[in-house]
Amino acid sequence: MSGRKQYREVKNLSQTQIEKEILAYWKENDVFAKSISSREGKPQYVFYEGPPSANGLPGIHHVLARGLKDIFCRFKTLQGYQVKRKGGWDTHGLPVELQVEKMLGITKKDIGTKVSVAEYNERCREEVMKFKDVWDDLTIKMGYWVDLEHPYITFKNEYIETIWWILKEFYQKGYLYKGLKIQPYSPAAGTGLSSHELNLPGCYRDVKDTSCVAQFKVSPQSTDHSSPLKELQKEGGADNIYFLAWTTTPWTLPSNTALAVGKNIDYSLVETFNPYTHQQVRLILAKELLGKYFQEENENKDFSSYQNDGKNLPYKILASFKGKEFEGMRYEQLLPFEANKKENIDGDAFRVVLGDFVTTSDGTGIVHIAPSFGADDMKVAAENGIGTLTLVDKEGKFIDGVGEFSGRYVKDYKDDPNYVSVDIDICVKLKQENKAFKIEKYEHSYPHCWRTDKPVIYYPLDSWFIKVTAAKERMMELNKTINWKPESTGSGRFGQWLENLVDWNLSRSRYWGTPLNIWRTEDGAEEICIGSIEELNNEIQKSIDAGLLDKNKFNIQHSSFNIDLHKPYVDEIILVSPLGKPMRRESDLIDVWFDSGAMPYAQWHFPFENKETFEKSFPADFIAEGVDQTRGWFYTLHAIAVLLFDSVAYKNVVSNGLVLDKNGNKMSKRLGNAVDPFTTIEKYGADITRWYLISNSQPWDNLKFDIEGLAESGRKLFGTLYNTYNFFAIYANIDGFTIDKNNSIPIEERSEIDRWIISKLNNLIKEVTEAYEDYEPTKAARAVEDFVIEHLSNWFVRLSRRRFWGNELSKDKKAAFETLHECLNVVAQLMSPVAPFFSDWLYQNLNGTKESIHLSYLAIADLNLTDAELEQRMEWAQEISSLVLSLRKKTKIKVRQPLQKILIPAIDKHFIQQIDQVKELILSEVNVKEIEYISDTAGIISKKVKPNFKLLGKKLGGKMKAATEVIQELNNEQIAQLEQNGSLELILDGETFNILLEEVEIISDDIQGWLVASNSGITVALDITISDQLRDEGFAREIVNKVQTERKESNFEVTDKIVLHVQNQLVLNNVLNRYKEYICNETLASDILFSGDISNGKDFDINGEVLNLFIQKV
RNA sequence: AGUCCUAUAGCUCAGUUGGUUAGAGCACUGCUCUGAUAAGGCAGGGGUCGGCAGUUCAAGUCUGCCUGGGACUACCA
Repeated sequence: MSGRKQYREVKNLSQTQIEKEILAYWKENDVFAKSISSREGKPQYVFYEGPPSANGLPGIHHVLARGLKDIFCRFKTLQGYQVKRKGGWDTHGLPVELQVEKMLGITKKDIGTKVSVAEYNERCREEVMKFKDVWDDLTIKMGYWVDLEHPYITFKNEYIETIWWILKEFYQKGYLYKGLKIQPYSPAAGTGLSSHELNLPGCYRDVKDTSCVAQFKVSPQSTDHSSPLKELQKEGGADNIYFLAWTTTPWTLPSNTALAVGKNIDYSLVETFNPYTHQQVRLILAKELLGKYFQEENENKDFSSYQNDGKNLPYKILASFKGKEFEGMRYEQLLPFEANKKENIDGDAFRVVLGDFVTTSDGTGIVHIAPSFGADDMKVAAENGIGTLTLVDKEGKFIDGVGEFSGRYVKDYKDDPNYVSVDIDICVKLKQENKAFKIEKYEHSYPHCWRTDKPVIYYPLDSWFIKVTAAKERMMELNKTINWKPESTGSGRFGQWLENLVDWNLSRSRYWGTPLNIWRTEDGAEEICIGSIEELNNEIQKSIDAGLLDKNKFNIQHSSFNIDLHKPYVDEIILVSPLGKPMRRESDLIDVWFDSGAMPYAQWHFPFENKETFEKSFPADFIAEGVDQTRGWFYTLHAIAVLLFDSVAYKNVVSNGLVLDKNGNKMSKRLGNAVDPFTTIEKYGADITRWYLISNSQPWDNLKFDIEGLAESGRKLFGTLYNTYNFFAIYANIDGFTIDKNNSIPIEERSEIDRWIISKLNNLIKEVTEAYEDYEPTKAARAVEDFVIEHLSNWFVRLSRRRFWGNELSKDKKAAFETLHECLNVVAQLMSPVAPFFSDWLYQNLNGTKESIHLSYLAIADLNLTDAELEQRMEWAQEISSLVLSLRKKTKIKVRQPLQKILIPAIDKHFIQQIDQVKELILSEVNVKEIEYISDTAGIISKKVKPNFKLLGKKLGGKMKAATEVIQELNNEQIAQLEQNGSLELILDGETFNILLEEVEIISDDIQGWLVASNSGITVALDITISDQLRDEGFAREIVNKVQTERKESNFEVTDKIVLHVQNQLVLNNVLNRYKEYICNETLASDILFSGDISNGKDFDINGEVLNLFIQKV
């Protein structure tokens, strides 16, 4: 063939090569920027990029998460929306700090001494962008389109300024407050721990602690008239009645200030012995928990039988009470010391209070309350006006005035080899003093400091909070308007979280982060919240004027940005209060999650700049991150938006699951099962990786990543598509066909199979568009895959091949080209969000253009071109073909052997009409001459009846089972009757029922004397008589096949002409002569030459006959 | 400990409002087709639908409990 090739032909598919080409093309033509600028003025689709942190390397799960983001942004662009995507970097926070500390070989304590804060933060600033290039590289190579050139960076002054503005808004609305909260605290590290730190893997550990059931003695003075124990105290003396309370932290017992009981819990007063002192005692504990401490057979046993061995305690239930009866009762302090004298405690301590958190699942049903060391304790004590006792200092040791325990560490915080457990010593003391009822080791899960490995304690710390609880209802309400994918994450996980909302603790005592913008006088009486740099500069000026700041150092021009808003510089700024007192900045930094949650505003430096841009891009239409962000970014975005603007921050959110290894284990560097995204992309290509990640399982399900699956995706979808395109290109080039949309053959004039695939294609457009719009990328990808492999390649192209082979560009051939082109073109569009490289390559090749597919507009489904009947009959054609092929297989008659006819039982005229329209396709597919429809008039068709369970089940109810049996055994006569009358009477258990024709399905499943196959209600019989003529035709086809195979093996071009040299053969000479024209046509032979002896021939087996043949290229 | 997700063939996954032979792809075996195919077709083996109860004429599907896997949350004394 001569002439320029219109369509590019490629010998071997190399996905990575394609991607390199396309990447270069995108870069050269600035296609990403164009995909935005070309949509100027169009409706916006707003996407927020959740900022990654560049201090670690990206993993394969980032390809999933970012691929997911990319899909919907590209899809919306295809639909004509303008989709701006600003990249971003999360730069503050603990991970960076730790990395720097490790690098410098220091700990937190050394900051400010061995290393200055300024230097430390400078290192953080560098370190946090350490892998930015690697991230950018991945972003580019995986084809994730996001603006890398103008990202928002959370450590920038502009970013911080917006955060300050938000905080000031909150401050002015009264949402910002300082309070004492019980927080996880690591005495060994000397620092409070964030919940994030507490949830680092391995922090919660099962440990064995000494647990203690302590006896709190009911105060003898508590004999007032209201006491429920009044009568008993009188009888047995008021001296030996105790509340039993259990704790796993005996060191908190000296700090006890109250006991809590459950209002509706049943309690018993039990008389028994103390197992250590063997004194007779009377104890109060939850009735339900008696079994934990006593054996039932010892109830009411003679007290004199007690062996003073602490075993088999005899006991007697004296009385029962409800918890609420105890409210307000007093008890004697368990461990009185100098430091915890009652006078030192605010409020009315050592009382019984009610607590709704009290349960009977553990302990005694009575909870020891140490307000300083437990959040619930603090809360319930505060509600009852009972103060705190903090007998432990920040180093984790008892303060002075706690007797023999003073100065001792409550846990072994110093790795002291001679450390003696305070818990045990306290228990021993209690035992001796008849104050302990049961001491034992108890295994439970307890948090540990991730850095020191030491147990965390809960400790009262000063903190700044955002009062998110004030907007709790509104947050829940607005959450209901958000479209969550999957839904359960929104209603379940996120919804539950909102229901149990507590105020957001903003404070972090770290160094590298956004400083809290509040300055206070030392006594806390005056304070100011700074909301902008301008305001700060004004205040600095006042302070300079007041002589508190050195004007040479702080003489700053208004609205200039030359102060670094980080520590230590902000802390050098001392402001002046209205009363003229110095105000210093509260030393805390804020939670880094606030940084990322503020990105909708801070990325635009709102409200200082870009007001309009911000307004157009809030709230987001779409965000996506891992499900682990539910309580992270998803929450902080939502909380800030609701508090600030009474709005959602995003309308649609997709939370993806984890990427696990092929065995379902979490990927980690430590286990060595992590998959490197670069290696994967290098080997298989980004498209195949993306396609696999999306099509293999729903993004919100966890994905078991198996490299074998990638290979399969590549082979199946991409291989098939590539071959389909190449097939098109080869023949289009041979015929010099060029697509011309203005001069194409109208669809209605195209052949049955063309109209069928066009119908399928339009339904596909509809389905895929809806799936993307519904944020169901997996459905979209699978639908495309199914269309390409099953319908386009395996049916349309396979059955249409012959149409592409003729000599000239006939009308039908042109239609075939146009149809195939259309299908490939649309498929490229539909797959382009997931596979942006290959689709662009395909699209450009198909259209002979240099215009990217990502600038094109998505085809819209034309439902006028869909035809359900056509699709139905094609399905039947496929079904019938499949049945015939299965019959051939049974009889071992190969497909190349033509057969005379197939029989199909059919009464329904519509069915016959339908099949007639696809008859030619069936006949050529199965190599049979004709189809004969037979009715049952001859009585050779046997039928079966299957009940329609849905209809009959409702009608018959309990009789359904019996009816099924009767119906399935109906004889031909009865069936005929049913068909004629439209109904039939059945007798079930003596009752008569009328079943209707539409309530059953009648299937013809056998034709007497024929070989039949049936499925899905269609039955086919095959005539297997091979006449002489059919046999000869079979020879001819066999010869053609052998010649074609030989041509192929000899590497002839598809268009090469040949001459066949044949050695005379008794049987086949006839065949060759009779079918000469057919054989020559098929094999592009100009002639068949016979001779008695050909020297260079080769023997071929033609259905048992040997043919010596030589193929000569001419 | 709580909340949520999840369990279907050796592997990866479908399975609509409950309706009767539980499907597909991969892998395996045999046969077959092919001038686009690292393909396709036909057939075969392979399932107690995690377990136990319950609702129902009917349960992979609905309900409860239990078990395994996972995520998140957590001071349960």
